[in-house]
Parts: sequence; C-alpha cells; structure tokens
Amino acid sequence: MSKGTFYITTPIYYPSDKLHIGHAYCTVATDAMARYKRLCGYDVMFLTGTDEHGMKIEDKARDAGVTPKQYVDNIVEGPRGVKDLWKLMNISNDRFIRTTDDYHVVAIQRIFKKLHDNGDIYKGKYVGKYCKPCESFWTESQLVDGKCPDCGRPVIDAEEEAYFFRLSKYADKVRDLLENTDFLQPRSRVNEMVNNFIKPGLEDLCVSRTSFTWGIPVDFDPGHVVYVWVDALSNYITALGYANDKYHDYDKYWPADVHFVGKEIVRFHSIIWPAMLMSLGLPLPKKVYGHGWLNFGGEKMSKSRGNVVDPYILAEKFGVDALRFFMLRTFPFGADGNFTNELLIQTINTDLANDLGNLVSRTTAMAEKYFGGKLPAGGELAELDGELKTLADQVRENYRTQMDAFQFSVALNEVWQLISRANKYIDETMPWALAKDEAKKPRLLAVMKNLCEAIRVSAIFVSPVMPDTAEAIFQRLGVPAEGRTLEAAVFDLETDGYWNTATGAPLFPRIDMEKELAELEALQAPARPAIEIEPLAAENVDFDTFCKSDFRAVKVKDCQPVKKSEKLLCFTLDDGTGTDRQILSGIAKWYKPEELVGKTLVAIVNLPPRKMMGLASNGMLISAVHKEKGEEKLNLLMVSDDIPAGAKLC
RNA sequence: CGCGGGAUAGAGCAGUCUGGUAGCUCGUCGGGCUCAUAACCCGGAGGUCGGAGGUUCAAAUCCUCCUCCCGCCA
Repeated sequence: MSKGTFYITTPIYYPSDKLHIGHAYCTVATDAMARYKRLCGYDVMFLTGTDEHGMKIEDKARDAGVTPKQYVDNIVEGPRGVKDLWKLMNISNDRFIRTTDDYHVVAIQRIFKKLHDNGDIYKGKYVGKYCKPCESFWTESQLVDGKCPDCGRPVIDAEEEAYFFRLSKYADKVRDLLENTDFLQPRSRVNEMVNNFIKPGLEDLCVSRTSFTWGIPVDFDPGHVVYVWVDALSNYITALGYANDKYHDYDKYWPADVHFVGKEIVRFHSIIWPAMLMSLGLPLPKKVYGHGWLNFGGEKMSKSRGNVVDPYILAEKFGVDALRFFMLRTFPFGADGNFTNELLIQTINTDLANDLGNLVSRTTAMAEKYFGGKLPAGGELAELDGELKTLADQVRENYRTQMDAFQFSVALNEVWQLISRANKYIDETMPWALAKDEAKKPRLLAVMKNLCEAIRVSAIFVSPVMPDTAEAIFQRLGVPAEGRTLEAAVFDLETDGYWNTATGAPLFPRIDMEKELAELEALQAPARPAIEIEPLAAENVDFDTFCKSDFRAVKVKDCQPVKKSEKLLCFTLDDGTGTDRQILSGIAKWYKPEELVGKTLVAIVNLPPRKMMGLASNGMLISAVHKEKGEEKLNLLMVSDDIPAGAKLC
C-alpha cells in the first residue's frame, strides 16, 4: 500500500562549532517534508549527518589540545551536540552519517579510485596563495587586504601536487541540466549558478590535498587526502550502501527525490555533484532546493557579530513545536528571512495561542459543558456547515499542492484559513445561545461535532510541522489512529461516535512579550563579553627596533570622506615641517570628518607610503581599539592642543 | 559598468513569472460577543506600490534609465 519511496536529505553539517538556528531551520524543514511524505504514504528515507574532515577542524582540535576525532566526537555526540540538538528538535531522520564512519571512508576510497581509473581524476599542481607560518593555502578571494585571513601575515605564491577532477568536461551537460530542467529550485538560483560559475568557464576541481592530514587518505597515493567535494557530497549515496557493505538500499532509494541545501552550497550540489554522478555513471537526484538564510535583526548571523541565535535557548523557552512552526510559517522557504525575537513571540501568540490553541480550548470546554465530552451520532445540519466543509476541502487541496512544492509558509497559511473560519463559525452559530434551549440541542450537537471535525482535519495538516501538538490535539478530541492520516483529512459532516473530548491546560499559553524579550536579552548577553581587548603580544620587540618608529603629534588641517569608500577618511595634517602630510585612515565608521578638524592626533610618520583607493597615505594615525559586546569600538588618540605640531613622542 | 537580492499603509511581509478592483500579521480607532488563553467576531482610518520615462484600453506587475539599502556564502 506504499505509494513508492521518497529519499530526502539535509546537507551534512560541518562540526567545527556548535550548530545554530540556521542549521536547525534547514533540518526542521527537511524533517517536516519527511513527515509529510510519510503521512502521504511514502516509504521515506530521511538522511542527515556531519562532514567531519578538513583543515579547519584539524586546527580547532589542535587549539583545543585534542585529536580531530575527539574534537568532532564531542561536537557531534557530546552533550548539547548535533545529535542532542536533533533529538530536542524532534527530528525524525532515519539515518545519520558521519564522514568519519568506517564504511564511508572505504566507500570514498573506492569512489575516488573509480573516478581516477576512468580518467576523470588526474594529477596536477594546485597553485594558490600560501601562508608559511599557518601552513595554509588560500584563494585570492579569501585573502584579507592581500594577507592571510588567519594571521594577517603576507602570503606567497606556492603550489602543491594535487589531484583534479575534470569538471570542465561536464560543463555543457550541467548547464543543460540547470537551464532546461527543473532540477535546481527555486528557479532564481539557476541564473546565479550559470552567470557566476558556468559562463566564466568551469575550471577543473582540486580534489586532494597534501597540506593537511585530517581526511580520507587516497589509498593509491600516500600523502594525499581526499579534499572535501568527493568526501562530503558522496555521503548521499554511501549512506545507502553504495560502494560499501554497511547498508543495502541504494537500489531502493537512489536517486534522491530532493536535496535540501542552504543557498551557500547550491553551487556544489547543482554543479559539482551532478558532474561527479555523471562521471560515475549514476542517476542524478531529481531536485536540489536551495533555501534562504535566517538573518537576525536585519543582519547576517555571525559569530563575530555576536548575534548567533541558539536553538537550545529558544526551544527550551517556547517549546520545540512553537519554534518549528515559527520557522516554517513565517519565512518563504526559498528566500532569506529576518529572524527577530519579537516576531517569534508575536507569531506564537497570534497563530498558536489565540487562533489554534484557543480554538481547541473553547471547543473542548463547550463539548464538556454541554455534552460531558461525549458527542453522539446525529445532529441537525444547517447551510452554514456546508460552507465550512467546502473551505476544508479547498484547504486540503491547496495544502497538498503547496507542500508538494516545498512551500511550507503558504501551506500553513492555508491551514490557518480553516482555523480562522472555525473560530468565526463559533461566533456565527453561538453554541452558548443554543445551549439555553433544549429544543435546539440537535443543532448544538452538529455545531460541536463540526468544530471537532475542523480541528481534527487541521491537526492532521499541522502534524508534519508540529508532531507533538497534533498528537496532543488528537488526544484531547479522542481521535483514533485511523482518523489521523492524510487520507482521512477529509471534512465529514456525518461523523459518528468517536468524539470523546477532554479539557486541559492551554496548548500554547500566551507569552508576555516584554518580559520574555528582557529575559532573552539577558540569556544572550553573557555570550558577548562586555569588553574585549586584544591579548598582549607574546613576543618582545627589541628597543632599537621600537626606537625606529617615529611617532609625532599632528594637527588636522582638513579631513574629507573618500569617495566610494565606506571606511576611509582622508586627512591633511600639519606635522610641523611646513609641508602638509596626507594620511588615510579607515575610521569613517566612528568619526565624522568635520568633527576632527583642528584636533591634535598622534601619527607614525615613517611608514612606507601606501596607496589606498588611488590616494597616497604617508603614515598612520594611532587609535585605541577594543570590542564592546562583540562590537568593534575605536577611539582616535587625541592629545592636548597645547602640544605643537611635529612634537616627537618617545 | 563584477554578481545577486531588496525598496508595497506606523512596523514586518505577500502579491510581480501568467498586466485588469492593492492583500496579510502586528499596531491603532470604533462596535459585537461572553464558550475560550484580556482571547474570539465585525467594521473604520492609514498606501500616488523607491524615482523618472515608455509600452498598453489598462502596470505594483512588462521595457529603459536613475537613486538608495543588503549580501557575496570553501
């Protein structure tokens, strides 16, 4: 009686740090879709996992003084780790893959060998920017001001021996796949991929490295480890047993019905992954869906901004279902969303407490009061009831269409049409008035049963997103198992016998907005230290070297913003020599040009001249910098105006 | 001319592909109801849909140009 199989995946997450709400968003969406398909009657395989190799984890582990494996074990299996989080979020994955799992390692070596043997992987030279102290390769785009993004030191051109995958060979086929099929969704992502990566020309892909060791060894060439692409992307097939003996359902579930991925990795899933599969001669996944990101308060979430949202705090505070619901109801799945605590609380209060929760409360309260919770067969129907059923039928159609298109927010909006209609139905029928007249008892019975029926149907629709809530509602109404399937989600005006309702605590208590916001603020604040300063330098500078630095008091004669630059201000300074000195400084964020004119500042004047935005800068103004609650703060060093221009500091 | 996303009532968003009375949530104002979680139901006020041109009987929606914001994600 199964309708076939449905294979759905999340990306495998990189456990270099604890996961945040963005990861939870993707996984919850995938979980809701998996549950929905199960509800539809599919034999579902839902896979998630972690991508555990690579230099960054090697580095993090070294810093923490543990082995890379110990490091990832802790983040994946440890307290409040990845698996704990998914347990908390009620994620119903059927399988969890770690790229350090033995079977995966073996399979990757076989896959790598196969790609090598068929000529799509060849040995070449990887050319890039190399930072010697960090022993790291960087690409041009990763560099910060042309220097190593980790340590800020200069990089050199360098090369290392590496294996390459002939991605270029598949450029035309991949382009065709993207442009002429609905493989990649939403459609808007197709242009991004084609314009940014395929049109400029696909380069072959570096798939092995020798500059770090935390990875799967290339078994036929010691010293090389498999670089992320082959290792990570292949998880979708190794987890089914491809090229290994751990599992045996590759034939059953591959090709995947959909890979849900964040927009930042659409490129790998829509270009590299299909090309790899083509090379292996395997079928391609049916769809890749690139969802948007959750921003926080209008800004991108990031560690350094200190605005990373911890799903643990929110789930514990407001409940897992409420959090799951909020993420899927509020934001269109394909686009970025702006997460705010206010919006979260507002959504919970409006949709869950006022609309759904209150509907259940008032209905069960009346059923209890008028019928002792048992609603027998019979009742007197009216025209209005047909309206309710018609809407319920429409909602069912639209809900299924939207869910099948992965449009969670639209689908849920449909369900809330029905919930609102049911609330309105109560006002229209006024059961409390009917209850006063014994002759109207049959009508009252029908009204109550219709309400229960509307709630039952709604609960089924809601169940993929809020499994616990749906369960609670079924229990409150006394709905038997056969009344909980999507098949059974058809509004019936003639329900018979099975209603056995119970009153109870509110499903979703209303939240005191101001109080909770304050508490959240307090909970999140400790994560951001009030004042942070850079650690003192470990290395001493010798006296002579220090003495070479020529610090002088300078007076600001003029200060102008630099066109096209957000950061730079251009200073004309009196350094006491009689000739104006021009210095550029990246402090526009903190100071307005006009407020600095006339001030006496400190500058080092014997730095080599440097051009910035086409203007020469002869020296550097000295500032004091620190961080406040994760935010960068800067204060220009201003000294007494009594000090004459050019006075030497020593 | 690097690429992409965005600009719609006080706030947050949908609608733009497939032109045809501008919609939702919150807030606000007024009314109703009392079964329910100060909830629920009805109604009002509030928008020249970033700007300028163009196509069309008709444009938030299509075309051109401009301004501003946001990302660039090994």
